[in-house]
Amino acid sequence: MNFDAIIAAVNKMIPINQSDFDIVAQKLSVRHLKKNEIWEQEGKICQLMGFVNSGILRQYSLKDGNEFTTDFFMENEFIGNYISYQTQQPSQTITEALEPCELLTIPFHDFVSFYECIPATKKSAKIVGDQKLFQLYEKNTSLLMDSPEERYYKLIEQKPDLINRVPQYMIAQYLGIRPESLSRIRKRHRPKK
Amino acid sequence: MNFDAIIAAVNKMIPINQSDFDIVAQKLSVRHLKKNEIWEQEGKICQLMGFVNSGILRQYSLKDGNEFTTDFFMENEFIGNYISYQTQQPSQTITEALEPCELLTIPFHDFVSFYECIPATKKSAKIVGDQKLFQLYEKNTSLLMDSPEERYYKLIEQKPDLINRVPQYMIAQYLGIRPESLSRIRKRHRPKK
DNA sequence: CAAAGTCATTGACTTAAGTCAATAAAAGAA
DNA sequence: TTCTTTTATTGACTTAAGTCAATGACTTTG
Repeated sequence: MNFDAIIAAVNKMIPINQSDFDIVAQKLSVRHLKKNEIWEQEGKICQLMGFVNSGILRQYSLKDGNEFTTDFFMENEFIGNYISYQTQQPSQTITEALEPCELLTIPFHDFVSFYECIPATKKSAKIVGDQKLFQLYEKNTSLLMDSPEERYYKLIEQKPDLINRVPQYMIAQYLGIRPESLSRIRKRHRPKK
Repeated sequence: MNFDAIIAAVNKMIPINQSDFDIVAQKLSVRHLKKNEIWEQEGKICQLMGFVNSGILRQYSLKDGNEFTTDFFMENEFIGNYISYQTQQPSQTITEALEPCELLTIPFHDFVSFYECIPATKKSAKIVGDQKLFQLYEKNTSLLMDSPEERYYKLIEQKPDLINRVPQYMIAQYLGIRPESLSRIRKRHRPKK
């Protein structure tokens, strides 16, 4: 198992010493996903946290048979359905690999069990959670205040490579519009030949 | 100071004994707000948590001089800008009383200082935080998946009295539409005379 | 009480997203 | 490579929200 990326990601948040990391690492597993493979299914209680070593995933919900992408997870990001785990309620979302992925996973339960003896686990969980809260808050504000067009160009600024790695219709879902509308938004701003 | 409501609210989440509560209560202040009075101003770092004893407040942001209401807080709800406090960044939002309000307030800093010696403080903060996270997540999903009309009728179901206590144009802001559009949505579903 | 201000409704019109269908382009599989 | 599937674009049209302006209802307050 290659821990370089996750160690770097954790160290960006909080210094962690090798022996503490090794203890946690004993509970880590590797999971390889094929393209289009589903990692976590709707209707099940989510028990796993993950770290994306490579690849890209998305979370989406279904309504009347239509998909609504709510989030993307790329290399060096943490992934998990904390709400489902914390409430022990079935997940409303499906998490799917959009490319072949390598994840490091650990059961929430195991990770939480380190909170008291390895303070860095608890602190890093708090930092990641706060970041997610902040992102969610920002997205909410953007959905209220910005036009679809503004949301699209903000996304390009924030995650430029996302646009190139993910089908456009999923970006449209994420922005809350139809794929045809996103195509027309792009056309509007395309320099005329 | 009347602590009945806050004690009941805390006890719903987690049992708390009177002596622990009394210690925390020493740091509580009462704050009375007139209608339209601003509790927390945009651009300042938010240092206070609050509990609404009576009245109703809203949080809103400004963009190009237009208001966008992001949340309402009614009796027996906790209020505060955790993100601003945690990041020590200026608040992007304004919190304003929509009716005469009585708040119990406590500085985040003081409340956090009880985390180790009074575990109920930490646990209740976690529960409130998780509930807010869940609500934010739900609202986000609703903005993506539901029509303005559906969002309006969901809101009526979830907070029936909100509609009667708050100007309609603020409800429209909260739903992400113009007040004229909300008026027409209501008209569509009004039984014809 | 009258006057001023605020808020909701309505009408006429504009704008942009949604829908449906056809085609083109790109990606994957045999 | 060719065939198939998936995805993106475009056109024609519908629908609903946005905009602007006028009016009426309701509050507030001097």
